[in-house]
Amino acid sequence: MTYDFQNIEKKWQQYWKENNTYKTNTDTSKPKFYSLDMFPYPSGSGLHVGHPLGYIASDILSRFKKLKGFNVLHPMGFDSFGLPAEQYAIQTGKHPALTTQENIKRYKEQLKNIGFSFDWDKEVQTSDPNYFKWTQWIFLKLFNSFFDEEQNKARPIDELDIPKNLSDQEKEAFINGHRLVYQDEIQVNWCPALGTVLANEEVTGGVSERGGHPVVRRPMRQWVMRITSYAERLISGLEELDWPESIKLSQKNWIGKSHGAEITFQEKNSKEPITVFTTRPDTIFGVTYLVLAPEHPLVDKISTSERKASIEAYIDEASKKSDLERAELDKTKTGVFTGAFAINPVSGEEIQIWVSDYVLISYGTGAVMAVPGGDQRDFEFAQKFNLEIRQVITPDGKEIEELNEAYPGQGIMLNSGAYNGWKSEDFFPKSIELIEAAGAGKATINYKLRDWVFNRQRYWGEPIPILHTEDGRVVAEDEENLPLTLPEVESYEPSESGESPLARIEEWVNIDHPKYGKVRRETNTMPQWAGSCWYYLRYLNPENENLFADPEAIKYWMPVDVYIGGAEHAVLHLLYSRFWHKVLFDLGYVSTDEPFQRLINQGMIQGRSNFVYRVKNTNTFVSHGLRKDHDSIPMHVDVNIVRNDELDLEAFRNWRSDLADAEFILEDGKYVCGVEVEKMSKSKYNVVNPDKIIEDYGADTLRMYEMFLGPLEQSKPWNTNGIDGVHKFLKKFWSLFFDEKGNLNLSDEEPSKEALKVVHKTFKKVQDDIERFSFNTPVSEFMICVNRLRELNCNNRDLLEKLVIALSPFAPHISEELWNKLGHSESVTKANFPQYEEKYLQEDVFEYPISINGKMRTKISFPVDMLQDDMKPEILSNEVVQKWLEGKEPKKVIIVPKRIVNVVV
RNA sequence: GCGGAUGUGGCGAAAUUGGUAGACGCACUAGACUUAGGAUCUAGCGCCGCGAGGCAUGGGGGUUCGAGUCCCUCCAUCCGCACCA
Repeated sequence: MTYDFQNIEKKWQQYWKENNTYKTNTDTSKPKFYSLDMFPYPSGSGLHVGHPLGYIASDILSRFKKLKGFNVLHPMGFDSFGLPAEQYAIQTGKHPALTTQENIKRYKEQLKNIGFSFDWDKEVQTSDPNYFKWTQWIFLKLFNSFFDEEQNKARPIDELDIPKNLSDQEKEAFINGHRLVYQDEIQVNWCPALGTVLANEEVTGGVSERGGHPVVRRPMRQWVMRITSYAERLISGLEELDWPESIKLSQKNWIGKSHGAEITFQEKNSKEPITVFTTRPDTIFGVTYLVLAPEHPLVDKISTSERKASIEAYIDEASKKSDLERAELDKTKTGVFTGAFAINPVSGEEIQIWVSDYVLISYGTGAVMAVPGGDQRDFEFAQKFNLEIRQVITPDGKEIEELNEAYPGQGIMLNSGAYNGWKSEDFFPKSIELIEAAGAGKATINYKLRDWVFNRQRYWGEPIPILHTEDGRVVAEDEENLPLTLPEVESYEPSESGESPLARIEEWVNIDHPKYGKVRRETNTMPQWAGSCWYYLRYLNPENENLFADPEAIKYWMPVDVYIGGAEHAVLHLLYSRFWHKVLFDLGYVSTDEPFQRLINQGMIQGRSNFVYRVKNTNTFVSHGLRKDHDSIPMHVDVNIVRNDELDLEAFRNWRSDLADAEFILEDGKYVCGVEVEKMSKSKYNVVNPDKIIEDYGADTLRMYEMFLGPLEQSKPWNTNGIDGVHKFLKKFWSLFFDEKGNLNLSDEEPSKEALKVVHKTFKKVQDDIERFSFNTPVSEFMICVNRLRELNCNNRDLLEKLVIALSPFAPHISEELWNKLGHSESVTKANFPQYEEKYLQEDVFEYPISINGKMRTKISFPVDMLQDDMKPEILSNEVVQKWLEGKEPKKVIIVPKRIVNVVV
């Protein structure tokens, strides 16, 4: 009886669906396990073979935990708001909701073919009004909260202490100035090509992360989330999480905490205070000038009249530069002198004030005290403009002659008045004392993290549920009016002024509100990240109409035990959702401070491209090994017509019409293709579709092979070449159960000791491996086990039955079929994972490797009960060892029980 | 520049606390069986050497009875961040 995977898989997928096999059990007496995947954005091109890698791992883990007696929550959903569907709508006029639904349908089919144990009753889609109702609701919670610095947590805005004697307008402004979501006129990353504002996180190297379009800076009215209030907690919260160190570090670096001091200098004429941030107050005596960012508000006030023109020209030039250009031009420093002077509050010295774009308005105070002797940037600037470079810290307290670069390290003070000869580490706290004594500042902590620009001028996103009243107030839409849904629009294009397409829909924007009268709706929508900030909470209770999730369910299921997804979300999604979660925690809506206890980053699956080599100006193709003999150009060839790097010539001729008459120069009768690892993409013809693999080999083979490919965390190229090995394993496994005629051929006789040992060892290994998130080694373990059982001719019913259970997380379809054939009426998912027994793993005799002076020499067998730590050299009386020792008395015998004996002579 | 990760046969990889390096699989070689296959089975397969044996985990050094694993140093590749004061 052959292993008919196609019918078996179809049959069981049907069975699971009909019997609700994967319905989440909420029996709260059992321990819970919440296994979460990063849900996909349903793109138009469907899944390729790399996408399900993490899902397969989490599915194995979920199924394993279920067999171990846990209630498992293993949901799936779709991050269905986003740019590609909107771009497509702009091009075709097709409503993004339709495109999205079609894509989701395709994704679900593909996912179902792989045999995941997702509970589809828990599915969420972020663009579903029943879902984004609660995204809007959470937005309003943030809008109606403020951050209490003293208690270090968010609180309802009605509890905010409002200063007395404020006019109504001032009161309003005060409250708005404390909300966790607020409006601000700020410099934003405007992307003309996408027609929207992007978060700093979405801009890399001056271009948009998606699409690589140029981004410029421009002031606009924006909705902003006060994530900076949580900077400290977002750092400290990382400590208790089982996350990869690299991700924790990325988040820490992103938040960018630095200890230092704020120091206020005074401008000489206007007496304007200029506050700078520095991490090195100990270099206060080395300050030889100040620098303001071009956007700094004081630039205009303090610059002298004769310098105004050149300064304005400089500022104008700087503002035209995009971040990209600023970064590109980083080689030489530019700047202008304002003509103004400042007084060093500690030394009393008078120093020049300059403007330069190497100082960023967005970090610290937008002004720096320049210490050219201790900071490389200041050094370069001072060199270029002939400003004084004063050494205040050197390794030995003596001036370095011929200073070619700044000395940023620690050392001994010099040129610092009364403090010469101090160690810089000791002077650091003293310098802060001096600054405080001068009433010019204090020690502070500064963060790189900036508040999160939380809106996009786009159609396909959650509408922001805010109303602008006629008298200029900004008020929240009533909760009972949520969800606020998207109106139909004629055009999905954003307007040139940067307003969203919603702004054109008059009847949607201008409404007569029962509570606030004539109001104008906010026309911005939320950014792509909004929906994914909290989806893991909605999974607990997606049907709930009264709350985003049931508090009891939250208490039971949270936190997420294992969250598997790509490392590309290290700082974006994972920081935002932690922020929202902490706000919800402060407001009492969730039971944990952190959402994701354990995080695992699966590696990327790269493509493995194949190449053919066309001899120039011909339709002849030369095999890889012979290409040097000809003048040839490489050409991508579809990996689906290549097997083990050998080209299928017929298929190649049929691939494209222009290749129908292709000729080949073969080596050893074969056409061998070249290979290169690249990103998987259509244009490189290296996309491998899981549907095709499933058709040829089955979902069980796909699942096991994806795991077998290598460690989950590691990035690796997809290579279909090795898949036969895994497929062969499943065939062998299948054949263990049947005789030649296809009848079940099992015995109830006592299995051999050897068979018991092999199988129980497999149970132990597989269990231990899964628990340490190693999914590739169990596959090997199963292979060893099955090969061994075949050698031993073992067909013991009990052992094989248990093996079916152990294999079921990896290969659920074949396991169900065999389980059923073994006479069980219930699904194998209801079974218990087989417990290994120590007694079968023990050996009677242990074959010890003996090494002499660290070199492996021979082996010797001991009864297991002799294996003690205090084994004496006498045991080496064995002839074999004596021969190696040449009769010498060993000096020392080192015995590692169950491992090795090392003899030192 | 700063930070992180990785480096083991022809290839993907194993080696959980330092203890027989290369398990398992692919590819390859030889053989068996044939209803001639993209099937199945058996054996071989790190390198040098006829052999005993020697050499091998990116290079060099160290600790140890013993190092892929720990320490120092250099090199290569990949991935983040990047005028953050």
